[in-house]
Amino acid sequence: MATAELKKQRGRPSNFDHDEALEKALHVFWKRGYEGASMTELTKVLGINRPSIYAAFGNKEELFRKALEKYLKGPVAYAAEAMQQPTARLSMEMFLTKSAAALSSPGTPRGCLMVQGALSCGPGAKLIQQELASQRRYHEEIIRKRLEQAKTLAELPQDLNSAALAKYISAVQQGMSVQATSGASEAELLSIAELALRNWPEKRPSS
Amino acid sequence: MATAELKKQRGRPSNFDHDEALEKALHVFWKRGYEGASMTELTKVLGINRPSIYAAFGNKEELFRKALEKYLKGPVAYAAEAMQQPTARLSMEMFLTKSAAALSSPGTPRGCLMVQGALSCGPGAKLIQQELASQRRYHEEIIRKRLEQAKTLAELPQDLNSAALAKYISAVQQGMSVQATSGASEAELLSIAELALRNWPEKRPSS
DNA sequence: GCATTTTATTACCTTACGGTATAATAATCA
DNA sequence: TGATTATTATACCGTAAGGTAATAAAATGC
Repeated sequence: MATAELKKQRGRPSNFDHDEALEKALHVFWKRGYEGASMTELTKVLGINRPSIYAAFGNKEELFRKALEKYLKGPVAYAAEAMQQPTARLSMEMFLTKSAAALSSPGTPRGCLMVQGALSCGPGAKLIQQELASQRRYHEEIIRKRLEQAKTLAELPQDLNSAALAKYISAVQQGMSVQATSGASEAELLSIAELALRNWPEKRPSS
Repeated sequence: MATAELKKQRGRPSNFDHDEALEKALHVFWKRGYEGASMTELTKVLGINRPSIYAAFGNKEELFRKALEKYLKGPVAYAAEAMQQPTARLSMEMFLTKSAAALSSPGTPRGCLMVQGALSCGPGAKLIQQELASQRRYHEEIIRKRLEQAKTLAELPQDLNSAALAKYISAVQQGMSVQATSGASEAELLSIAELALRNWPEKRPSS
């Protein structure tokens, strides 16, 4: 896989970089939401004509899904990485701290695509809405699993409700997303994160 | 003001109740968001013809603003009421507890209009987006003031950062809104609220 | 009764939406 | 050079968006 396939392509060469275009599309969807992003704006930002976009990415929905994929693998990759910290406590700290930075990063739109991409919408965006909800659930789930793991390792008390705690952490992060959308600074988001973790459950001796 | 003005009106009488119609419009906006709610759907749900809606409420934006007003005075009135509890702690508890109930109430759309009404949007909804952000800030502000009040009454420590704590409480409630939108039950929302308040700042003797 | 006022109804306007047919262009293959 | 292939560019499609003109209908005032 390291040796690039250099077989010359047959037809007229593409004028744009596929990945760059997807990155730009991601930024538009991120800022506007799925419904709020029009194909006209997308063509202007990507600098690609409409038929070329459709040829390269399918339709608006597929373009969004591919942009979302890029989003999950890029700006949101820290979430899964955070779960690999040596303790659950550190994992949660890193998750919320990196969230604060990502949600207010100067080079990207504010907030979280999974939250503001299609929180409520018309009938035509229902599938996207479901996809985003599913992704939010997935991230809540990896948090829950990290907490469960900490329970088996006796880092956290056995009677801890890890599902509830994971929901709480997720909710805080999603609330931070809303705050970021309306302009909260990284420092403000960080102080939310800090307050959210003050009540970390102490380990009590099991039985 | 108690004696109803019964002066007969001159023209053809209205076929619909103004306030009922506004309530229905509120539910559509609440479920769909500002952009996701089409005038066509609104006419169908309200059971009123298009020109009658425009005559009664102005245009789509004004209709939304009036529906939002009704929302703030109705389903969200608990927020301001909660701030009148005898202690700040009780105020915050009541705020989040009532939020859990309101955000998952069976008779209304799930989630919060202030959050999902226009979190991200196209250029045409920018003013509504700003209005909703402003309302969220307002609610954060009444929380902050309640905390400040508790500081002057020595219920809370003098060095407490009430702005940060208010932001945290707001973020939790907004996160609960997101969770509610994707189907969280009242019990699940309540457990988020409970976890959020575990870390309530203890009073330390001042100076 | 008749004029007046207000609403309801029908039909329509302009604009923007997502999506495409068609043809021109630029490369490789033979 | 010519045939082939894939991507550009222009122009357009049908539909739905928000909003309105024009007219019919139902009440009051005289």
